[in-house]
Amino acid sequence: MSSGSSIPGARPVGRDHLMASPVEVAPALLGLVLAVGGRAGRIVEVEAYLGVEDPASHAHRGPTARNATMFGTAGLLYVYFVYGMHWCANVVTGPEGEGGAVLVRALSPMAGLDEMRTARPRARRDRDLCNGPAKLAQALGIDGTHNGVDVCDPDSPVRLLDDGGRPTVEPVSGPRIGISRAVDAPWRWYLPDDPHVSKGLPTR
DNA sequence: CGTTTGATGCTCT
DNA sequence: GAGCATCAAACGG
Repeated sequence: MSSGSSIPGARPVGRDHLMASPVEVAPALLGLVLAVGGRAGRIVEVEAYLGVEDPASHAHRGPTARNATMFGTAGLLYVYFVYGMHWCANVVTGPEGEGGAVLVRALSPMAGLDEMRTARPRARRDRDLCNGPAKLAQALGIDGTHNGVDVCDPDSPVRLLDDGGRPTVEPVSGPRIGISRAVDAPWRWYLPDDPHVSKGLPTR
């Protein structure tokens, strides 16, 4: 058996689909699949973060040791550590050097649920496995060792896949969650009827 | 239900 | 020293 996903018909997303700005790419990621080993989920909530021009972005102050991945090639996974205990995962998008990325905020679990439950013993219901950016990282086993991997590479430990599944409803956009600056930019997108969207509330 | 608070450590000022 | 792209438990009604 290969280490490929167990998602029928899934193929890697081409890097050319990630070359536009994060604001354009983010809603287009809804419905795609994020996979780590045998664990996978469909993306139901995302947020766009731009480069230096976005005061809420980690890239706002230019490249540093922490955010260096954001300034790399589209398709790299930017994984960061926050609040002293949580990991969150982004897909780098847009031209290299600009620092744009899309934060994956929630997944609808598709495969490897037993592994996810083991990785997230505090989650009481399956709908709580991946309904938040740090929750899905924990459920899939994503941490700092995955920073900089290429989600377009079939051999990467973290992959972005397209299985042909498409949202049946129009994505809703609104303010990003958990930020203190640029709070009005409506750069969060989610599928309004999906129970796996996070429960975070916009600041303000 | 809703709101509040403690945990915990890295990054940049 | 302040702030953090969060989460879960502990409250109160």
